[in-house]
Amino acid sequence: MGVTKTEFFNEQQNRLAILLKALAHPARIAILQHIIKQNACICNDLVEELGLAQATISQHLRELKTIGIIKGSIEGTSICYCINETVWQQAKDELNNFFVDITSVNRCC
Amino acid sequence: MGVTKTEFFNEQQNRLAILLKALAHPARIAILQHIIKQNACICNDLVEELGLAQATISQHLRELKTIGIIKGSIEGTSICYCINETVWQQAKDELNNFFVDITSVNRCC
DNA sequence: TTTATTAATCGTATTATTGCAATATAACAT
DNA sequence: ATGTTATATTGCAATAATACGATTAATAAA
Repeated sequence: MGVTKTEFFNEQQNRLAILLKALAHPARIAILQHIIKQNACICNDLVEELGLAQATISQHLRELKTIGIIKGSIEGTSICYCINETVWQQAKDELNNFFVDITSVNRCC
Repeated sequence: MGVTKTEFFNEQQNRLAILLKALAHPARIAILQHIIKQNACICNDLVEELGLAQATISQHLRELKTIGIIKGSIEGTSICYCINETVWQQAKDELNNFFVDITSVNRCC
């Protein structure tokens, strides 16, 4: 039904899924990579860089803002976006915890 | 329009987005965690464990199989699923590459 | 004040995803 | 052969996501 049954899963699973979903789009990956490369950037840079419409870029920025991985500060008429290092580190840790070492255990295939 | 403009992005970005999207659901995270914990499992285990319908679990398993992160081997009437360690390691590496260290750079916020 | 610039939001069309009942398939058991 | 068990697939309904034009809001520049 397009609607995830979050009540069937624990908090960690739901939290991780939300994080992954927020990152799971090439435009949002490109946005994050561009911000990291340039240290910061404004919406219009991304419109030119990625070739998507301004409304679309703005929507992707909002999704990244929602999970807190980026933050923006007003700078004249534009808004300067940069990485929220705390959340970035948390995301990194959470993913590392998920990707535990699975070598040397018995399996069927 | 519900359709991602993959041609706007590079291969690495699209590949990473596909990986993240495949993982971006609490049921699929739970499935992977269960497989890791038990070393392997069959579909019916997951149906009981997660509480979702058999058709739904089967669908999630297929998505994980599509990106290759799990593989199944026929074992009588059931199919034994386990982690594909090679792909798991690749996913881990790809995510680690993305989550580069971003500390100590200038930013606007 | 008027105009330009920049970004957010709204509305809408289109496609994707989620979930499940029903059915199909395939191997084993009797 | 027939029934049982386990999984995959199909078809469908409901919701979510993607993209963009149009509009709005807010600041800067003239």
